[in-house]
Formats: sequence, structure tokens, C-alpha cells
Amino acid sequence: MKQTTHYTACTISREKCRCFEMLSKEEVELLKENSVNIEFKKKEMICKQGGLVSHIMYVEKGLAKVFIEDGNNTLVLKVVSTGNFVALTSVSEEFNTYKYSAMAYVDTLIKQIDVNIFRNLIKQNAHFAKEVIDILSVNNSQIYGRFFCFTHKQSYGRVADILLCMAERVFNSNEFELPLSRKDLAELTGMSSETIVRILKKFDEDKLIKLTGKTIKLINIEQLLHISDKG
Amino acid sequence: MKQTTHYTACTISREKCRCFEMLSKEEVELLKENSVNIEFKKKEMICKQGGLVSHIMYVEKGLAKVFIEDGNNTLVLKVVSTGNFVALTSVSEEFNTYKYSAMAYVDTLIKQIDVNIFRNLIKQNAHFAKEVIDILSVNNSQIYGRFFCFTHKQSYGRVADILLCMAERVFNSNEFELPLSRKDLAELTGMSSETIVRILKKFDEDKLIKLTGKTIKLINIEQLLHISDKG
DNA sequence: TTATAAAATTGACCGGCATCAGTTTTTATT
DNA sequence: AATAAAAACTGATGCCGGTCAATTTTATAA
Repeated sequence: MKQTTHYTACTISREKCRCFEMLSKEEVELLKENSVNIEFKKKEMICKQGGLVSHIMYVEKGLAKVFIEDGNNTLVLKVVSTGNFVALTSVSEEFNTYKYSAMAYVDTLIKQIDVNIFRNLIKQNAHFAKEVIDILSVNNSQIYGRFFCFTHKQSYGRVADILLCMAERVFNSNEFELPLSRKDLAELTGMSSETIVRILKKFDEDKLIKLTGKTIKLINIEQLLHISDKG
Repeated sequence: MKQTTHYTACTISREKCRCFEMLSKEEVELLKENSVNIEFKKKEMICKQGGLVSHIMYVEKGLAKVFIEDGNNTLVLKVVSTGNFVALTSVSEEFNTYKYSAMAYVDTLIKQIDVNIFRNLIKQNAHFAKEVIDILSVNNSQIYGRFFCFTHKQSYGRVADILLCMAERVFNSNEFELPLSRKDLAELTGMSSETIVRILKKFDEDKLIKLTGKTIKLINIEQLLHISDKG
């Protein structure tokens, strides 16, 4: 049986991380004492590329994007929702500055964990470290897929990907009020906002989706999957 | 002082990994007993996407590409040279199959390390685990940069990137005999081989490089850096 | 409510690069 | 050395999707 891989431009984790389950009672306590929960308002920066790494960030509730930029352009690496890390790559002591920025799409509750405490936990608890490695690996793999789609799928496929992914992994429903602007969607799919508008309109005309203000309803999932697939 | 990040499409590690230094004598011995060195000929597959993960691979000497594919298209994720891992992401027990393939650009000596031994080392030696995390993180960061370039730099910039990177990190010289075909270069820079030919020709005409058979000599580094920079 | 800014939409234009098709050169094989 | 096969090169063509410019709609503030 020959298998082919189907990549998606979407990079929202399917499940919540479970690395904290590996900690002992004392370690959990230690973590609790060295972390705080903060509410970030919509569009607020959660961390900034180039800034000194002070915390590891975990989304208690909300939705955020992780992105890199060079002054002119932006690339969204992934979307992070409830139960996942924003900035886990920064555990590595190779980096004393964040290699990316993060911004809240909606009001988002972030747990900030002191990075040195987190690093020590890794050094003293190998099972915890192993979970961290697993998370990094899965994350890695997802970005590879996204990368692949950006280079080989064309715009319609990538938009289909994002719609399907949002429905399945963020809203758990085929009808949802999208908190992202067209511009957000554009950079998320790696295209201009004009193109996003045209594609969504085309999907609407073709009765694949139904647009009503900020609400999007996926109608013909079958066809969307097909578009996602053939690029 | 405002800083901007300059990304490169190149993903060759700058230095050799040093995780093995974290092992005890006994662990080194254990590793030695459970690994073998194999010579892969040019163009031979080192590991295959979808195949069961049996080993972690380390390049003792040579040059290889790591790539993903979906049956129609290919994306080179990174180039691996002497002293680096080919397939470290696969340490994660999240994956029982390789998520990418690897192929030797030239005759390459690979150390195959039993994956379970490697995993156990991670679980029992947190300092080793920490080094593994560092490697994964740096690797991650490099791919982000490559991803960025593929979406925002245009072809001339990406070709300049690869030439500069090869000179600096693989051959340590501004003149080198490139073991890659035009097709290899094309997929490495994410474009068609025709485009690569045209761009190299243009660089040659403009006296930025000098092509002589398979030998490439970088002449105007300044200008190449500029092209790399402005995309 | 009105004024102002931001976001969304639409149309026109066009450029970068893929694709195709054909030729020449290099490499491999007998 | 002769032949076949692969790689490299060249030119013509076309289209996806970015950019620009202008209008309409929605959101925000006074």
C-alpha cells in the first residue's frame, strides 16, 4: 500500500501539551511559584523578536500568532490556541533573545513561566525534557508541512486549508465568527489581502462557504478538502 | 539601536554538534556498541519518508539533503554536512516513521545510532537531553529563516544565499567545485532548473561569479550579499 | 450623530517565474 | 570510440497573484 503525505498550510496543534504531567509535586509547586498569568488584549504583543528571553509562554486561553519579520515583511509561522506553548523554542540556551514575535488575535490569557526555572526542570527531569523534545518535534513537523504548502500549493488550496483548520481545531464547528481581519488571513496564508478577498468571494459564489459579516459557514467540506488537496 | 534580522535561504549548520560530550564513559561505550558507520554513495537514500524509524543518523563525513515530498513535489528542508544530525527530529516518540527523506549529495559516511538507545540516553541523561533540545531549536530557527526567504525573497536573492552559504559553510573557500546538479540547485532554492540556469548565467555575465564547468568562483561577494539582502 | 480612520472590496495592470519545446553539451555505457 | 542517456542551456509563451488606485463599507472617536 503506497502512501502519500497530505500537507496542510495550517499549523494549529491538534491537542494540548502534556509535559506538565511529568513533573513531581514539588516541581509543580516550584513552577507555580515562578509563573504568572497575564491577560493580553487583542493585538497586543506577547513577545517580541529580538527581545531578551525572560519567560516561556503558554496559552491558558485564547488565540495568538507566532511570526517573524525583517522590517519589511512578515511570515506567520504558526497559530497557537489554548493549551499550547507560544515560545518553547526559547528554552534552548542557544538563544538569549526571542527569534520570533507573538501577537494575540483575541484577548488571550498567557502563563509566563520563568525561563531559568523551566530550563532547570529540563536539566533535572529527563522525562519532562523528553516531553519538551516531543513538542518541539511535532511543532517542527507541522512547520515543515506549512512550508511545503507555501511553496507548492497555490492560493486557493492554502485558503481552503486555513478555513478547514480553523473550523476543526479552533472553533470545533463548521460555522464560526472569525476574529481575524482579511489582512490577518492574508499574512496567515502568505498572500495579499486583495487576493484573500477575491478567493473568499469566489468560495462564496461557488457555494463552498457562506459569508455573513464576520461569520463564515463551511458548506461544501468535500469540495474544500479537494481544493486543499490538489493545491 | 534598532536591529533588523537578515534571513538566509541556506540551512547548513555553522558548527558541529556537541551533544556527545555530555555523555559519561559508560554511555559513550553503550552508544559505540549500538551504532555503525555506513557509506552511502552519491544519490543513495539515507532514510525514507514514511519508513519506520530505526536509527538516528549522524553525518561523519559528507553532504546530504533532507527533504519532504508528497508524490508530485519536493521541498528541501536543509542541507546537512559533516558533524551534524540528519534525522534528529525522529528521536521524538511521537513519530514511529520518518517525516522526511534524506539523500546523499556526495559519497557520505553516516553513523547510524539505534533509536531506542538514543531515546534512553535522553531519558537518563538530562544534560544530553538539553543538548538535543538545543540542536532541535537551532535547527528550527534555521528552517524558519529559510521559510521566510522562500516566501519573501525572490529568486536572485535565494540563489545568492545558496552560493554564499556553500562557500562559507561547506567549502570554506570562494572557489569550489559544486557537486550539485542544476536540478539539485533548483529544488534547493525552490525554483525550476531553467530559472537556476538563467540566474547563474546572469551572475556570470555580471561578473558576480565565474562559472567554469562545475567550478564556481565567487568574485563580487559584496554585490552577492547585497542581492541576498534586498531579495 | 457626525467626523475620521480603518478595513473591505473591486478593477486594471503587469511582472516574475513556471512550463513547454527544442537544441546543445556532458556523462555514462558498451 | 561510438552510442545512448542525462544534464545543461535557450527561447517563447502564459498565468498566478502582487501592486496600485479608487470606492464602499465598517469601526472608532469626538
